[in-house]
Amino acid sequence: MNEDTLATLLLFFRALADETRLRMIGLLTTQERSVEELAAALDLRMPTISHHLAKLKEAGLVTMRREGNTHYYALDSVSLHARSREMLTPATTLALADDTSGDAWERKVLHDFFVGERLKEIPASRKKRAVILRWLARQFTSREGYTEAQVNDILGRFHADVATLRREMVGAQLISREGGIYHVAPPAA
Amino acid sequence: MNEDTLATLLLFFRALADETRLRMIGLLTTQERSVEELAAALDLRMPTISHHLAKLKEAGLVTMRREGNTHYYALDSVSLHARSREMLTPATTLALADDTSGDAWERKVLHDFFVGERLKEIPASRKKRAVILRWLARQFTSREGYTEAQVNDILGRFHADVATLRREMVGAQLISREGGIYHVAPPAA
DNA sequence: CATCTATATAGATGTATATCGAATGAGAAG
DNA sequence: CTTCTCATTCGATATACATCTATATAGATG
Repeated sequence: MNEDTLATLLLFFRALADETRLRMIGLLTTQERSVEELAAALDLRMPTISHHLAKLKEAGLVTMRREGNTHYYALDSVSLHARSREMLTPATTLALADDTSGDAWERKVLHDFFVGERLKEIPASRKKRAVILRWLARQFTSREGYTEAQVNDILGRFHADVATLRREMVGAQLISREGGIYHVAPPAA
Repeated sequence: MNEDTLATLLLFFRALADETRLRMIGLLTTQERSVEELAAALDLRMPTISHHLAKLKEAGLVTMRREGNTHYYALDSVSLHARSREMLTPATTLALADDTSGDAWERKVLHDFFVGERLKEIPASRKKRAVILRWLARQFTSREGYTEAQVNDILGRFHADVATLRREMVGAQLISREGGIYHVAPPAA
């Protein structure tokens, strides 16, 4: 779908997929540091540190402040926390696939009703509600079954009105209750 | 400090730092898929898909279910969401640096009082409280100054008792109020 | 302007890895 | 047992990139 989301995520994860850069983030967690300080702490040459800082900067993870010749780098912790929270929610990951997979409409429904990891609301339309309910059913992976408390716990991650969701899922025969234990129907593959 | 945290984060971010694997996650967001389906959707050979799935599995991002010869892969969304939330909080990133930087004690204090992105409590000890307050001061990067509401907003990300934090920071001369606007003291570099 | 200091850029090199075709494994079906 | 299907493992290749030395920029200082 959204080629832009993909590029942003790639930039973000690539910046973090390196041992040296993670160590740098560790050092920058407590305070800002100059290129020289980082080079000394990590036992690397300064050009190498510059190279890594450029990648972190490009990904929007650090900021720079000059003081004379010295460049002080600091974590952009607002961006860091906010983005790491939103990076892998359904709302985001849905945008990572093209529609060649044939389920374009379902993806759109899911995309429309998710805000981050949470459901905006339970769709009023029966067809759209079915899409959401099927997606929720896929979050129950155990063949062993779940107690009602466990069911509520999982559903609660996505919406406050767990009772409605649970009732609707039973009605749609996505889960069934027997002797106080809920079982998921085998995937319709 | 913790070599294990580093290895785990590296595994996680490396798994996500590839365009093809992000596209796979996009496809798996809606439903489980077989290796063949993924290969078709992404226009790649099956060995390539296997290779990528192995990496995602190693990082604990997907699970596998066999049905005859067919292997169905699904997102481990619990692990995905939980971990992406905790991955880059101060509590975690503090563990990424060795103590060669000379601020071992400060790091320990920060590590002790952070749970994820939140402060467990405001340290009673004056010295430890000073460490926390200095760290908080570094979250204010603008030279332009902040309104009281903005100060509360930033502090509120870390602890509920923003009034105490704000008062203590003024007392420690880390921020100062003039005409309703708060300014941060220049970093003690 | 000349010089010194802290970074950044360029170019070179070695290692890591994404991808493929070929070979191998492991259920299902005849 | 043989064959077929779906998947994984192996070996080869080509590209990406982390690191280095050498060179260039840019602010501070004489």
